[in-house]
Amino acid sequence: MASPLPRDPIADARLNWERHGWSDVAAPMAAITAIMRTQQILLARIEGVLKPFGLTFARYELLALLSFARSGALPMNKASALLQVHPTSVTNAVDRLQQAGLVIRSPHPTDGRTTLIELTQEGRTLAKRATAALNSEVFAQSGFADQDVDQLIGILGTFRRNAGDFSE
Amino acid sequence: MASPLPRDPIADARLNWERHGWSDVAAPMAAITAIMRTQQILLARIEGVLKPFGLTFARYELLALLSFARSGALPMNKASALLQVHPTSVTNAVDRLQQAGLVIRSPHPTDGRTTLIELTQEGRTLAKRATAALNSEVFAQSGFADQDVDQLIGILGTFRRNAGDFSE
DNA sequence: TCCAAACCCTTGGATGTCCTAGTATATTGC
DNA sequence: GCAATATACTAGGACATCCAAGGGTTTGGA
Repeated sequence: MASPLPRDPIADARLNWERHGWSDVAAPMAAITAIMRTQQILLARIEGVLKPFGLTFARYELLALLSFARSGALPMNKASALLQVHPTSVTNAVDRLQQAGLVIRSPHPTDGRTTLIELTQEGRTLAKRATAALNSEVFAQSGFADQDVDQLIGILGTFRRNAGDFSE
Repeated sequence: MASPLPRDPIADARLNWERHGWSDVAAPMAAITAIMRTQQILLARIEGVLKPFGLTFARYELLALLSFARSGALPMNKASALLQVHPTSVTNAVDRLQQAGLVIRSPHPTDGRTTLIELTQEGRTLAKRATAALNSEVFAQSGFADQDVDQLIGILGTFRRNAGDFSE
């Protein structure tokens, strides 16, 4: 770990924005930059916990998604939509998960274009163990106060809806 | 743009967590997942605005950092620390910025190990124009209410301090 | 003084993301 | 019924990030 900086670099950036006459957008700039940095910190923690399982966050997300599908299988385009990532990213993740024996590709029964991703028994077991690890080592010690968690869910939920993630 | 999903996938994930008996960590899981997704949305917007300038976010951040240094130059290790990215990422960004004529590498006057990154006149001009574009097209229309911006800055600032980003 | 440890940057490799293009299959419209 | 359009997945390329390792430079203690 790098040693802490003496000053908050984002607060400094905000001051620079204000000094240059961009005070009207200095606060949103700081908030957005803070989101970028927070994501980076959280991702590093998550990947650290998943590494012993031979998983990355991208692969874990797919595994977890499949484990919640009653049938344990999903079309690739559905997975792409739910995970909100590009189809090629799903192809990439499935390639590696399949190579590790955690999922298998199978043809869709009625649509010849579609490929189903199916969890193997091994994949299901690993998903369970990885989730337990994330729950205890990341989510249970998130570093956010309970009330802040609620604030974040509300603020970011509104943002995502306005950004067109979902309509509900 | 993908069409909006009928339901919020993160809210669904939270329900799945609760159904599986992980209610105690369902909320932090949702908050962290929302941060990951929000970062993805914001990064896409930023990269979209920067693309016409031939810049990526990583390169822009470095350019902006240099433009705020009075001398217009910084040691690479300093840039790495302030941007909170791995030294190799800075090497990569500098390679490309240098190739584009926006920065130049110069030897440190007293420490032979250190390389200074220096903004060219062209680089300084481009940084100004790119910042103006980000200010008007992203930060001024962030999609966050003013009070939410303040909430985010506070919550994420506390988180980053606790995570060891800075000590102040 | 001198050598080992610390530090700085770069190279090479692995992973993930996106974009563009291409192939195959479905669906739609005339 | 057949051509045009839409949809699903994959291949190849550009970028960014990290880690591990290597070569050059400085520093500090014996």
